[in-house]
Amino acid sequence: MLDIKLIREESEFVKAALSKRQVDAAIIDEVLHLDEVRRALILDVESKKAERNAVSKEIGRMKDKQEREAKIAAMRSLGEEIDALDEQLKMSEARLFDQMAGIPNIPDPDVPIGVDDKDNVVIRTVGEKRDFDFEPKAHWDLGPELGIIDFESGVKLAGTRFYVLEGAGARLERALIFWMLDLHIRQGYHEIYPPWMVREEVMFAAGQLPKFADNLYHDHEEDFWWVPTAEVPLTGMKMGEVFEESALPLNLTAYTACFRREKMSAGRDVRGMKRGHQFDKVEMYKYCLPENADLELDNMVADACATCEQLGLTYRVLLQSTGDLSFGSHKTYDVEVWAPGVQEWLEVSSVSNIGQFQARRANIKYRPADGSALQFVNTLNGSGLGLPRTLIAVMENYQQADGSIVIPDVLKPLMGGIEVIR
RNA sequence: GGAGGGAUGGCCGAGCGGCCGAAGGCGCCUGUCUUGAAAACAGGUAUAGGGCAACCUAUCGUGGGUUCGAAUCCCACUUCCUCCGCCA
Repeated sequence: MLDIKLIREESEFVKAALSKRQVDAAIIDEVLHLDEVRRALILDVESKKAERNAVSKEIGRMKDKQEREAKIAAMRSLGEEIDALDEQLKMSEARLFDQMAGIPNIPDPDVPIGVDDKDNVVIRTVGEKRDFDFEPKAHWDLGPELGIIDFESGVKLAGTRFYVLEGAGARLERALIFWMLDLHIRQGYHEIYPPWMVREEVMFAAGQLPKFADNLYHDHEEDFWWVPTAEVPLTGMKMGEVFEESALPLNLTAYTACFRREKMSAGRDVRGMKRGHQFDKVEMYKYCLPENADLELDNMVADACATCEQLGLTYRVLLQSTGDLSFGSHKTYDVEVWAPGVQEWLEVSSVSNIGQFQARRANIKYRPADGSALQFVNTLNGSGLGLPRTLIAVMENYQQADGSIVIPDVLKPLMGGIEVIR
């Protein structure tokens, strides 16, 4: 959610910034109009309420019965006017809120202008693509051949976009989760194990609702929404709270499964396990001071890169263009790893500075140490990393000519003596 | 699932339908005193919205209702606690 005052006072700046991400300026004009209507109503209804309050106090002190009855009658009709105006104001505020809730965040000036992910800019590439003296296989061949991925059972159980991991495959997934969490703890994050289902208001706070309901799983009988990322509960955890400045930054890490209907990606990446309805992810999250957000964003990108590096993966860092930037993001870096079997760079992490956007929706503030007025915190989130794609990259990069897979060094202690999956 | 009890400011806690945005205490901030600190004393100390401002409006878990007027009365919901039942 943007600041209505910013829109009111710097409307040209806001329009220009949003036009970079193809947002029609008309919505800003609409918001400005609704805001004016709203404020006019507030002026009117509040002056009437002030009058009623004042007169009601007098009534309490009045002795003269006739005069008293007359005032009560007058206030009764004034009350009816107030009710009518309140109703109008409520509707006016709801319309304004609906419009505001649909406006994406303003991109950072550093963000390159573009229409989609093809306009993302590669910042750096680390490591060399491995040279194979044989034809590297894709994970959808390697996995079933080794008996560690079972696509048929996934479909039998839940349909397309589901799969089963078994044996050393399941264990490798578990090892990656365990190892990543430990790494993030060493990097200074505090581990959280949150609910995987949340209330509607939490989905709103995180910016998933109302706009992206299509992509979420929802239990209609209870007010439960399955989390599409741990970012959602990590945002919701602090809803309505005020941090002391000294408590920031707060770095959190959490493992959750993530659930996505993938309606927006129907037909894309249907083969293999690159894009499923359920996947594991270890997430990093920060609450921080606005002035430190740029620094913390760099730190988080470095933390995500360290994960790739220690796994021995070739990776690159991209700065997302305005066309690819997610709804709530101010600035986002993607980290992609090279997967030689599918011959693709796979996005394993998206590290974003959300600015105040979620903090406004979730009402999360901090109390400045100098005692000045409460301010919204900034929030940042980043995958550290998305599991299926990391698993794909590990499998495809560590495969050998005979179809076996070597376990990366950092994971060996967690594999119960397995050094090669064969 | 059933029965009962609670939810008030940073914390504890009081609150006859009007003088209650809310007593009192604690904490915190400022000042006096002190070489400094402590103590004592005095003052201050919620959030949001509107207004150039004085100031006004709203908020006592949330949402409705009754009333000229609601922290206070009524209804629903949320949540916490206790007990019973059921269950991984």
